[in-house]
Amino acid sequence: MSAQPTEKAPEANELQHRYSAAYANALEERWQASLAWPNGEGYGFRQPNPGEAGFDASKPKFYCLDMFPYPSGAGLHVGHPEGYTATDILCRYKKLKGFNVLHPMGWDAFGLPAEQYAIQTGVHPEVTTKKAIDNFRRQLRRFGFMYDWSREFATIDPDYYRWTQWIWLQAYSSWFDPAVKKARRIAELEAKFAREDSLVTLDGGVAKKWSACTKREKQAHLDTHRLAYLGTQTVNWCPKLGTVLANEEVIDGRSERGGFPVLRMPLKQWMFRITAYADRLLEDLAHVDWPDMTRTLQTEWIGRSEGAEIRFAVDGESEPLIVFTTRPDTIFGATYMVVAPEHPLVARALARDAANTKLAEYVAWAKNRSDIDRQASKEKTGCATGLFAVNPATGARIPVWTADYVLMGYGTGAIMAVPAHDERDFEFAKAFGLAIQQVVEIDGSPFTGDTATAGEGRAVNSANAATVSIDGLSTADAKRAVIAWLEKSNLGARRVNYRLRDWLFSRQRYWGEPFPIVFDEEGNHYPVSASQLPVVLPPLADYSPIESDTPQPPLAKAREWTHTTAGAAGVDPALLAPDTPVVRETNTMPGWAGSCWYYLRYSSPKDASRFVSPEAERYWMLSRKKSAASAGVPTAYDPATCHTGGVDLYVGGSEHAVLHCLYARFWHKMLFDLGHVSTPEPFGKLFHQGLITSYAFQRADRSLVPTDQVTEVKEGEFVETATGEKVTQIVAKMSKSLKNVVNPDEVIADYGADTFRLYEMYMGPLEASKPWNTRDIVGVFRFLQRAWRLAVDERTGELLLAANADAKLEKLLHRTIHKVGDDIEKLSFNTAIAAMIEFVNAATRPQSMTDPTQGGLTRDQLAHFATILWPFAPHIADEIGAKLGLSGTTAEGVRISIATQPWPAVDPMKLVDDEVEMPVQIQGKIKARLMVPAKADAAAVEALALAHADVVAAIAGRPVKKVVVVPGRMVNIVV
RNA sequence: GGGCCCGUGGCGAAACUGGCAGACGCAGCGGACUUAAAAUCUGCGGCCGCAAGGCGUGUGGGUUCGAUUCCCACCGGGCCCA
Repeated sequence: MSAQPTEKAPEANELQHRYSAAYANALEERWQASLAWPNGEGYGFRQPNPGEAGFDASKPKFYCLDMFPYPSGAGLHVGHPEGYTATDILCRYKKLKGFNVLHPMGWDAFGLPAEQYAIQTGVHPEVTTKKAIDNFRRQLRRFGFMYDWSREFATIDPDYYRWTQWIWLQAYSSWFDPAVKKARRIAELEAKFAREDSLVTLDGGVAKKWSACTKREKQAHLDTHRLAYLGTQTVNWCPKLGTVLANEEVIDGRSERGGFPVLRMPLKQWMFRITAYADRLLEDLAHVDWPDMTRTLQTEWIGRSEGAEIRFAVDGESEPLIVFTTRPDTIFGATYMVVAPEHPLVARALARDAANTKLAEYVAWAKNRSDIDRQASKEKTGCATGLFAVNPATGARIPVWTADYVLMGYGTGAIMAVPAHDERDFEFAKAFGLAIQQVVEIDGSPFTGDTATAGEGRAVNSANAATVSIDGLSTADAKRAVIAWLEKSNLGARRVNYRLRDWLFSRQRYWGEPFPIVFDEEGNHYPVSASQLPVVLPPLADYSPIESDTPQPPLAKAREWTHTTAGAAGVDPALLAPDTPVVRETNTMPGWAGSCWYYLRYSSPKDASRFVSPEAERYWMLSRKKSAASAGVPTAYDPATCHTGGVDLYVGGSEHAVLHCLYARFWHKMLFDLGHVSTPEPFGKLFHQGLITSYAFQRADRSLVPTDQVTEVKEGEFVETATGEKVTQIVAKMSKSLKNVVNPDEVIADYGADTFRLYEMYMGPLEASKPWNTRDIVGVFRFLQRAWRLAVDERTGELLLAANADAKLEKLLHRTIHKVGDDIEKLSFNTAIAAMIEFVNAATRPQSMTDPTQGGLTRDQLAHFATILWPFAPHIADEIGAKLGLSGTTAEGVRISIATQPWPAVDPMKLVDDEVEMPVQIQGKIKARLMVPAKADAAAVEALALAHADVVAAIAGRPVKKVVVVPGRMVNIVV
């Protein structure tokens, strides 16, 4: 028996408190459990609303929102926690800065993948979706994100979609009044018609006095004004798949999946009149704090263009052919017309000349081509209709053609072709031998007849004494002159056109919100009363689509549910007698619906009587302009002192920049007009985090090789394992097929959540796309280890503290606090972390940890450092905080964390130096370095520089021409 | 085809408003500690050159006392629209 084992034992235990992966995981899980709310809501901040217990009205508010995830069965991707970590850091920081912080999380849970899974397995999507949600929630909590989980909800919760349906009913019951550019209740329109006994134009073109209309006619006319209305749209119906396909899913008239025939057919569907809001959606983009790129995208998507509508008489036709053009000044150059194959004029041409088989064949062929195919193909196709129109300016008879490069959905589905000045018209004219007439002369690009000249210039060959003459006018003046003439002669008018179409809101799907609407036997529609919502989605035995020549949504299978009575469906008895048999709408709402207003519901997610509580909505959504003189909480929107409002910071991927953000803005503006919300915009500030990519490998022929089939033979050199062929490392999206997907659960197991958070924030700027590199993670892990070792004795777990503050370190700490705070506000987390690493390195080095009872920092210094680290790596910070008495459980049993601490104050005196080093350049090259007092003026610095021995030597007696002194920066001497 | 964005060491990146290019991290090389290794601490590190020095932010030009930063053209990559 020797003494050796007992000597060895303490050595083995020596590093019991080393910050290892296991130690990190254990302490993180302990903090997540001990800070959990007692009612099972989990680790997080509960932020009370105004009027609730614990609400502090003296604090400013900060509403920070992440785009909520679609919970897929695969679990979280490393891309999700990128934005979520960023907002968690910012929200924790704001909390320390004394804000009331709203930071909620929820689930965007209706959608296709769950439905497709249900088709395969027969399991109700609700079951699989809820399972996926539970997994996502578990993963998000493990990251230590301090969401207010008491506000969590999913878009599939009937308590939530009840109000989605309610908002849709608001749109259904409203119209857009162009006189005030606002939505108003349809009842007001009805009252207006009745009061003024207006002359209304009914379907079919008959005009009637309101009082002379039947009830049906009145209803039908009101229906044409609703913001949510039944409209007819051409869809891609695939009978075999039993579903409507998006344009991208159709290739050459067949379904991309399966290659089944696709029919383009008109279908009556619910639409949103978003085009009514085009101008307001455009104008308000100027007032939101959004990335320029996103605003540009939305502007282009709306696609406002100013021009004219021109009516061309057609030989033998009573109705004129109406075109929209942005270049009315080129009317003298219009040598032919083109109409879309779907244009009614084509049908009439065929009716008139049944022998024109060429035209019939062309139309049949073109109709089934998707819009994308039609625009992508370079080759121009078309066919003359045999009709002729009259150019109202020249009086010339010009042929009317049909071609698939003209789309029925844009403008009027017809164009006047000016081949000399439009590229596509030019190619078409060349292909079919049509006349080309120059009418604009552009400086610097003379018209040669070889190519179209498309810019602005001066009108030529554009005079007709009998009609209008614009020769010599600039394009802008010529446009005005032509429009004035068109209006005077009743041939057309100034017109604004949009690329934006009304929003098709019906889907032939199961897993979505049902529409709260029913149809009687004549096909008239009636809303379900708001008090009878929600219309709950019925379960089905079989979720597969119905094979049919006419679109049949899966809900049509729920016959007992669809065939009911007005009373059972909840229709107001004043509208329809309760025993009337009715059929429910079987289409459902698209995936966008739930995400159009979720940010509002978070303000008061439990309100059972309203879609939001007005006080809560006002508190969280309304904000003063920074420039506003008045302070305090605003009680109503006032454009003079409030900004367009909405969420203070909305973070999410740029893939949602156009559609989601545009649709939500549209709903929000509608709700604003109707008085349901207090701000004109939903998202005051928007930020897009960059994509996290991964490495992948490429053969010489640019084909990709899965990561697990590649071996690194030496530093930066890779070969395909099977063949030994050299492959190059490239950056690619993470994908299952490339085997380069990173699983967050595994990274946490290897390093802990704090390291994961730090790594994702340290990779680079938040907005940049950047490659995941597992090898780099250890860098930030070592930083946390070093920080831990700086504070804690690894053998005992006891604090290590310095008795006296090192003056240089104290100064550096203040600079670090200052920089970290600044950088967090700029969302520049990578540089904030770099600053903290520098601080820890500086605090570690002078000590070299030779005296195990002494730390590098005093108690105060360590407390301040733990506080600034807390937003980034909250668990380790709270663990250190507990040893300092900042966090943990108080003697009274109250759980506290660094969350209750203030952000450390910075002493401005510690941010400035007495002396600064300044480089001295001669002809822009550094020749000497100079220590000068920080407050030295330019003349003194110049004198010091010119006296410096190295400078004198470098000048070598040449005459000094000029000396530039930038105080505190550098000196440049020109000789 | 049009529009927008981006090109900085072997890699991820930093650099305020035109003012010391490469902070910080990874990888690499060396030293200390150790019987050894790991861990830790510590040093070096754009390129060429023994050095003095020269050259360097995709390429070529321009503006400026001074350019990664501003302007023009080109090359390469990405995104959006067509």
